[in-house]
Amino acid sequence: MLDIKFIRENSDKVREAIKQKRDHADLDKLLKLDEERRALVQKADNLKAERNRVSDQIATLKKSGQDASEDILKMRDVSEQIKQLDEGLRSAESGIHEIQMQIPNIPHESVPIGTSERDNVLVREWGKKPTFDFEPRAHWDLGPELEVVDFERASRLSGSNFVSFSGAGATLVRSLINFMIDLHVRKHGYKEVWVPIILRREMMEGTGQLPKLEEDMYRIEKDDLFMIPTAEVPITNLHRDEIFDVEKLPIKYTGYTPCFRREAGSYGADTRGLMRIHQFDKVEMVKFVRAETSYDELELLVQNAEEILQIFNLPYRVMTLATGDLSFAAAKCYDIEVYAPGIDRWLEVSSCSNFEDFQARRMNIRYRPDKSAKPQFVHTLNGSGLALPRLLIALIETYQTAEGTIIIPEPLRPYVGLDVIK
RNA sequence: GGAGAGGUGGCCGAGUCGGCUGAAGGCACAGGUUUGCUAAACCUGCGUAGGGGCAACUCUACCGAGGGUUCGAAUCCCUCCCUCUCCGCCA
Repeated sequence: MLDIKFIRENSDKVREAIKQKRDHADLDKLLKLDEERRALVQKADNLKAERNRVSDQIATLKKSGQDASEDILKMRDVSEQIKQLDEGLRSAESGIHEIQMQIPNIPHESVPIGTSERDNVLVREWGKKPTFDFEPRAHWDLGPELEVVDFERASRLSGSNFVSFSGAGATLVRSLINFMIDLHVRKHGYKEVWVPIILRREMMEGTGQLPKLEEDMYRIEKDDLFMIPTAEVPITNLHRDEIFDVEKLPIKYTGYTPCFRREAGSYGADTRGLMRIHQFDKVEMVKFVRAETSYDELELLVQNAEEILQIFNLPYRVMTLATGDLSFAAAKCYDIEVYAPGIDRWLEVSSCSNFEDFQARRMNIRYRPDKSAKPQFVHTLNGSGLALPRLLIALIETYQTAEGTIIIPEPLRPYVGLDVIK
């Protein structure tokens, strides 16, 4: 959420951001309601001041045993007027809030302008694409053949685009989760958290998934609860309504959760195999930082995610998302795409975003820059570190052999307890 | 699921029969005085948001959230949320 004052004073910037993000929040209506609101506030406040004054008089009169019925009668009328003004105020305010919640964050000045993912800019590429002396195969053939990935049975349980892992496949999933969390905790200094994965609507609004993405989420209607699409939501909302001492920052969390996405409307492209499934595992990193440091922290965050791919020696590239591809709440975002040789594709395994104070304002998470300073909003960041299914694709397809077996990368072997899946 | 208790400022905590309580008191914090240093003591200040004024300042709202009663609500009524205790049920 953007500050209403900022919106008022920078309406051209906001208008531009809405356009760049290909959004359509009704800024003009917001500005009009805001003006209306301020006029109403003034009228109501004046009447309230009068009411307070006279009410005190009434109290004094009554205490001294005098008659106050004339004033009471007068105030009855004033109160009625106040009630009506307050009603108008309420409706203006709820209109403002509704639109305000729909206005996207403003892209950082370093973000490339563009309308779609084709305008994303390559930041760096790491590693070399592997070469094979045989035709590398797709994970959706290798996995089922080795009986470690099972699409058919999972679909029977839950429908298409659900998956089941078995044997070494299941072990590999569990091992990757542990491996990544251990790395972030032991080497990168994150604190591990374990959080609920079914949350109230408010939390989804806090991080900005709602109101835009309701169609993309699984919802438990009876309780009006949502299954999380990413651990970003519970972890960032952990500190709702809190004020941090500045020495506590930056706060860095990492956690594993399953994630649930309906992927409504995405049928057709890129849904085969493990590329886009409704339930998947992800290790997430979340940071709460001081405003001045958030862009440095973003760079560190991306590096922390990249390191996993480096350890597994998987080639990848880092992209800066263009304005049109940037998510609603983000000011800047890097995507990390790992190379999958079997299907010859770059696959997004991580999005690392700086939300500046956009989410913090919605969740009311602040810090005191100085002991005696006023609280101000923290900046929040998050990034996948990493999402499992596409990492698995890359591992399976990169480490496959001519015999159709899969070699376990050295660093994972202590976790998996195997050298090769055959 | 049933019964009860409670939710007040950064934290703890008091608020009588509704009326100088935006909220006593304490802690923490900031500035100052005293002091050989430290400690202690003392004084002053210290919530958030929104209006108006160049400014000193002033007005309004906020005591879990939202409604209601009333001239007037932290205090009374209703709904919801949360926390705690006991009982029931159950991994």
